[in-house]
Amino acid sequence: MASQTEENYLKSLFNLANEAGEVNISELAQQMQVSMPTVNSMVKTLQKNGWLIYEKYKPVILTQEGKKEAALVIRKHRLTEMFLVNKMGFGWEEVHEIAEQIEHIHAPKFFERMDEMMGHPTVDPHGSPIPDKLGRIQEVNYLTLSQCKTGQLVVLAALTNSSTEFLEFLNSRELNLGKELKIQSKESYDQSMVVSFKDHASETLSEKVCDRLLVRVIG
Amino acid sequence: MASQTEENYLKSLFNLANEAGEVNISELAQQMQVSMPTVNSMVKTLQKNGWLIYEKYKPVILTQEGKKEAALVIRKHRLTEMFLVNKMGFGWEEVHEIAEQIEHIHAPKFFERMDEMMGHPTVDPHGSPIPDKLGRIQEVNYLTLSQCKTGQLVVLAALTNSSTEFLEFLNSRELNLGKELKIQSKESYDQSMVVSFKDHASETLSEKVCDRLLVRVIG
DNA sequence: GTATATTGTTAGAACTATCTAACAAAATTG
DNA sequence: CAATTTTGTTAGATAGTTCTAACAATATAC
Ligand SMILES: [Mn+2]
Ligand SMILES: [Mn+2]
Ligand SMILES: [Mn+2]
Ligand SMILES: [Mn+2]
Repeated sequence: MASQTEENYLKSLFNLANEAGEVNISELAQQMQVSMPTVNSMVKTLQKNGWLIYEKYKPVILTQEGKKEAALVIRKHRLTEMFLVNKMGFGWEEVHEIAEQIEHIHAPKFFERMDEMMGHPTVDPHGSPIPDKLGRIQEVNYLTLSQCKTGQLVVLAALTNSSTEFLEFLNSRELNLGKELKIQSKESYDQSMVVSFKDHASETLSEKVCDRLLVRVIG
Repeated sequence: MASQTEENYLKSLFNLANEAGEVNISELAQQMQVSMPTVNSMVKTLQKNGWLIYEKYKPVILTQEGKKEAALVIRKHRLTEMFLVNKMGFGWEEVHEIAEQIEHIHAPKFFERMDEMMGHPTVDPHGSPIPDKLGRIQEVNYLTLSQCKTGQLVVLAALTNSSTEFLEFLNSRELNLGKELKIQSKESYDQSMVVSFKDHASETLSEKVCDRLLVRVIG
């Protein structure tokens, strides 16, 4: 059984993996907020325990076991976030830190019960997919708002960043998942966009914001 | 902030303390399922961190800080157990192990929200009192069923032991908290008692069981 | 293609939480 | 009260997770 620390490394590895499944030591060190020697010694441990493949001076790659373990921790994290929002009345900006801890609880029934109570949700409060019990993730490919064109009608479906500050920014504009946005115009100088939606006749969103909003085009 | 390990020691210390607040190293070692040298070194750490008073060859005593910290962990444990039973549909025999982990979550809002959702319960699913936010415990003094007399009508209010096996035994007899029991007779040879209650005209309970049932006399 | 910058590794140390073996103090017992 | 048992301590070790300093390999830039 992976320790709490190992579980956190596995999650980071899973999220940082490129198309080839590779992760560099330096990236991992930055993500985990530890030094490179710490990562170096931890990847040796993770390899010893069968979670990844490590060869000196090469990027590391999660094994199938490692990927599954990571996905199952991510499942617990996202189920927890959804439970906190849907069943306990927390805001989507409050749940990540709590889920970061609860994801390490070893009690399958606890998470199965959450899942049942919510009717088996497929995404978390930030629109990220919840892996199934076997660790499989249903990939969905949304567009960023930046990629959309003037005149299109889109639904806000997910986020590429879920920092508290960004979520609070979205709260302040009443931008939540499921909201339908009409793209009024796009400023070619700075790539900012003007959108309209319920009770917001014209809201200007910077490029930075548009890059972080994932949408489905519906018209 | 106390580590997870320290929190578990504090809880044990709190529960083992005698009238004078003292706990022996050997008791603590047994309770924590570790060796005496381990306890010896841990009490030095706990002392260093201000949670208890330790002098060589003397029993240890929690400081006020230590007592409060312990009570607050116990609060989280018992709120969690109550939440699991009342809001998530778990049986009272399933919740202790899960609560043993969740009690270490550092997220005051999470437990406050549980507390609110349940309307500020004062006891856990096994009838043990839930300390308040300041770590104060409202002491209630029940009688054990053994101490009661033939003919008395009592309400099952709490347990002196909440092991899974005992809880499953109680489940098998439909003995749950709040149940009214009429004491039909007591066998002076083995101190067993015959009681009657809803759908159970005459159920015989051994001395061991009677010692573990805490009741309020209502008639 | 050499110099420089970046990335990765090793060595050595610290701190937490645990163990066993050996010894010492305190309590119990006859 | 002396012998024995129980309780508690010390010493020394291990495993996990982290650090800094020093060095080595690889990648980038000129
Ligand atoms: Mn999250
Ligand atoms: Mn975590
Ligand atoms: Mn419990
Ligand atoms: Mn615990």
